[in-house]
Amino acid sequence: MPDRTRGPNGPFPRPRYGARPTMKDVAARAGVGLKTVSRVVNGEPGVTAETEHRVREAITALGFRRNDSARVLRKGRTASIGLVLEDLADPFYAPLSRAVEEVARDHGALLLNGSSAEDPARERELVLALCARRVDGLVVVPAGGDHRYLEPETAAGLATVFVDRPGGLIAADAVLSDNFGGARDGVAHLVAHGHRRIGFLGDQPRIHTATERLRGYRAAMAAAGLPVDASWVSLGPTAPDRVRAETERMLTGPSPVTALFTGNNRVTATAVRVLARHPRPVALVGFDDLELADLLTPAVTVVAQDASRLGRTAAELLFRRLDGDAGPPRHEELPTRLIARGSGELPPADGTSG
Amino acid sequence: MPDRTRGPNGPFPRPRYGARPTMKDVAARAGVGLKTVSRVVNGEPGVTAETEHRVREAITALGFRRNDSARVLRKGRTASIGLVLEDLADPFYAPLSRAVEEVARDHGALLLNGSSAEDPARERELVLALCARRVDGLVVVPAGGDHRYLEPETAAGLATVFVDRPGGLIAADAVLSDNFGGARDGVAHLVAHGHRRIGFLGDQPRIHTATERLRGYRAAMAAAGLPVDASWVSLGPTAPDRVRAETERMLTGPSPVTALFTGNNRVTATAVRVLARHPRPVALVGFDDLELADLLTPAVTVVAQDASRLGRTAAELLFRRLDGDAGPPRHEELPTRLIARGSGELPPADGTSG
DNA sequence: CTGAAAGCGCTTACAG
DNA sequence: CTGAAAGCGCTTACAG
Repeated sequence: MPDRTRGPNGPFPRPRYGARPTMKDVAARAGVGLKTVSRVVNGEPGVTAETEHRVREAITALGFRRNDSARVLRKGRTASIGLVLEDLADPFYAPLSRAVEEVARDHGALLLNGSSAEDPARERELVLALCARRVDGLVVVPAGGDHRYLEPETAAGLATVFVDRPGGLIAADAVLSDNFGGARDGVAHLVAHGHRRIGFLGDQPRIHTATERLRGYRAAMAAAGLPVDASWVSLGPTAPDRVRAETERMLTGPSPVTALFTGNNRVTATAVRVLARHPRPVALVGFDDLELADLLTPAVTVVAQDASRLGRTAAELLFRRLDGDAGPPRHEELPTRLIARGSGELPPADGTSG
Repeated sequence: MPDRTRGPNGPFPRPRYGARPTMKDVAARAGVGLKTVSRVVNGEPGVTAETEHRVREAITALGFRRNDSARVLRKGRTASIGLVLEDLADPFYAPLSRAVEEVARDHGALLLNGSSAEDPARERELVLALCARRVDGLVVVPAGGDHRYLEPETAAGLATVFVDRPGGLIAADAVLSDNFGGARDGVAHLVAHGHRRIGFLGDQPRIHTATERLRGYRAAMAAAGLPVDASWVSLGPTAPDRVRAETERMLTGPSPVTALFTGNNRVTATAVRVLARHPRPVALVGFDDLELADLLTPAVTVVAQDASRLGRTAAELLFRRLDGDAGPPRHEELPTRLIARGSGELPPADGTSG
């Protein structure tokens, strides 16, 4: 490794490689006290123009940059928040992240984030690592169902807002979409177009949104006086293989469905692929919007969530908490929007309904 | 605000609301020295089972969790890296982020990230804020073209790897896609299918990838001995309005194109929408793959980058640097892949070519 | 207007 | 096996 102790300026008080100048170095070079440097760096009043000038020169010459981790230690607050979600790369969560980031930025905070990969142990590990860094607050899309492990943290002042799904066994803020109502309306839409045998393909049953949407499906079917055959409902991992197999099963069984309601963006994408190769048309309404959904044939009818608004709402609530709002836990619910594009308006293909 | 000084256990040494127990508190409660607590917390050897047990009990009783910001201050390294890119929510960058996160996790590091929104000032501000937090390293998709502001940081030991685009005016690592070659091959593909009048719709010319891809377009046209009319080339913001207007202009001008090469995923999505309403078929090859591109009619032929691999490669290089690799700046180039799906194989519609 | 001392919560380097 | 002292780089609380 090269020795950078001596720069082109000779053996000047330039810190060795890997070290950085501190306020103490700046103070020494400018011939002032440490506190005066601190005042200049933080724009505090009470420094003459002349002194300030000397300090600024020393700062530039040494390439000084305040070490915020030291500052954090002393001030208590880190001006950073954590975001834990299922998968940063998922097209639903990516805009949510971006929205949280924007709100954090507006509040002068930095964002630490990570993916739980739908693994409760990994969620916990990540959340606790963020707590150890003393983030001021946390926005969490929970993977697990038990968040009592957060209690010592919240008791110590950590603010937490759950988003997309509520926290488990803990009284905490949550910002959710109207999963029940959205699914109910989407299924009712299929019913209104003449379908009586409608399949539901959802995510794993331990995920709150999956069961809420299933509840919406059942409510719509019940409201229409339609029976639900057990073979029409399938919850489980959203891996394409499983979804493909289940879709094919529902389309070809003894009591084949004429329409599908898919429980999230990943499921919809796979189902669309299966339907594209299927001999007869099958109606489809999907939860979550997809990019280019409007350009498919038929265009895909969806129950859209506003991922960005979910993130923004959660982050804003978090910062209200950090600003001292100590009211009881709040649950906010955002509306979904049915966007009819074609696939949800196809009539039953086999004439057995209506 | 409720007074939690006294818990259900009475006036026990439970820290006041907002405060947290420290190793000192644990040591006092367990009746041992501070260093012994540190040993237990960090799994260092040299503590009897009996002592360790007492310490662990105190930790649990107090809800102690090590404060990593204090640890960081003392150890020098923060075990965190920063990622600055254009837009966390962009379907191209989201998987890149996720890949960086995975590598960070493998190395026990946390990820701080933020979006520059293609604004050089914002990029700089974000990068310097991350430096102030003393991230150990930085992965940056640069928005600006001058990164000399990073010199004091790198001199002090900060590792930086640029990804997707090279840094400007600084000798630094970079991991890029073969933008030139990918675009050249994509355009050559259109030429091979009989097109002579091919439009190029790209991002802003100050973005490295935009000019590299344009260079590839020109190379392919030149290699085929085809002239390039100035009206066939358009670089600028990827806002849908501009792209729509430019696409329509190229399709309807005095010398209309029979094929389009689009410079990135956002441009492609907008162009596909315009072409869907256009009276005659127009061939299209887009840089970057799109979700559901295979299901459109025609399916969209693309030059795909591996965003995830870009992120992984950059992050791995970063950690090699952090592990002491002090070799000269490295530039890695990843291949692109032409995926023929239909839109790029359409023949010229007006019969003026070939 | 300016600065010396103490302290944030840990780890390092020693000493028993 | 155990612990007291010093120090990481700042800010706080005072004192001049």
